[in-house]
Amino acid sequence: MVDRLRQHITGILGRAPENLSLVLSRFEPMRAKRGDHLLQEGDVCRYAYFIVEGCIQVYVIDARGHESTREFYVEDQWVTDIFGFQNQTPSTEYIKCIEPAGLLRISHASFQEMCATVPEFASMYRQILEVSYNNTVYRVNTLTALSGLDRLRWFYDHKPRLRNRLPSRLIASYLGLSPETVTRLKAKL
Amino acid sequence: MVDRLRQHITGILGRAPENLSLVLSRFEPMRAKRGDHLLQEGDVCRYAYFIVEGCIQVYVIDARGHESTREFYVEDQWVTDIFGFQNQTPSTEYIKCIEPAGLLRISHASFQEMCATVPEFASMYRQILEVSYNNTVYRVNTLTALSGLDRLRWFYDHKPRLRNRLPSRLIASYLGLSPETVTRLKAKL
DNA sequence: CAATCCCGTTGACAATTGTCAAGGAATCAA
DNA sequence: TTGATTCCTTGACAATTGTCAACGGGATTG
Repeated sequence: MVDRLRQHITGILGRAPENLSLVLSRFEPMRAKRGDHLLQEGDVCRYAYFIVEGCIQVYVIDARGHESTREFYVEDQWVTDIFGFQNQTPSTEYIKCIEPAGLLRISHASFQEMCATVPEFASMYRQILEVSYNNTVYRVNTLTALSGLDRLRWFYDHKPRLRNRLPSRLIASYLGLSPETVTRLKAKL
Repeated sequence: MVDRLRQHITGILGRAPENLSLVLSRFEPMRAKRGDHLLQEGDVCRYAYFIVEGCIQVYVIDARGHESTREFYVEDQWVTDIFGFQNQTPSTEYIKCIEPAGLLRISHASFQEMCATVPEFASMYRQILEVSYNNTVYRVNTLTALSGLDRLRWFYDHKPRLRNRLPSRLIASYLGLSPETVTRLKAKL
């Protein structure tokens, strides 16, 4: 699994950093089953996860007990509760595997150490932060500016792989719609 | 105006960095009138702005020509199109003054230079990025998980200052509701 | 001061979306 | 295979929200 992370890091930085093997040594491989939680609301996020294989859902539970999905993450992406991870404070979100997953996880202490001692690692982290922030900004704008139908169109156009990979129910929870509404909107396309 | 930025930086870092005066020298004071745009869709964002005084709206325009507000920023906050600023790519958003404003702006080149040569500046930027990302994540979750009424409650509870500072029309555009709907929801509180 | 404009409000109505219930297809385990 | 479960779909109905139009107050301008 570490090979995939090596290629990921090299790809982002454009070259392999000197201390790459040191960085890689701080990651611990793990497997998770479908339905396993990596984090629950109220818990402190101890790890950041690099996804080698599988699909991860980040969501909250609303007042009526329904899941509301903030984001899905797949191969070659990172997932964690960034703010809670950095500040070691309780999370407001759940992180769950919706497919069997192969992951590489790094602890808070190791992450801090790598940021402080390997400049390329800090640089990579910054880039990932910027891209993640940008994606989330974009998501806010689609949620407030687009109708349900246009949000579904947007999802199909911009996330074709997830479309085939996710059950309709989860797509609905990502778009802020009920499963029934998504069924009906699909008929209009 | 620079004094306010000095205190802001010192406050975030817990102490004044050695090169503080160098950092401050890279900021250029400016004033903007109500209605002035700092950035328009399609333009490349040349500056990051620190707000000394005033209120800034970041928004997009939807298919029907309506403004849809992503965020408001006020005194002691930073505003820019982060991704476009860092990558010097065209923006999808508008940035507009909704009050007369006093600003300190830093160019892309100076920002890069400060990040590279003043570690405290890079650290501060990272912290701001993390907090901004976290706020935006929170915003996605309120938009998808809460009803219109609960979003209005949330806004009143969490943004009491903005409540008194913003016209109702702009609050509506922030919550993803029509002005009429906000009027009616207000009557329920 | 009067005229104008912007904004918030209200009403009537339409469109969108959610909820509840039921049925059927697909999946999974025994 | 059988039974159980989950998920998608559909229908009926209710709730929410948007649109359009009109009214009136408050601010601004001439």
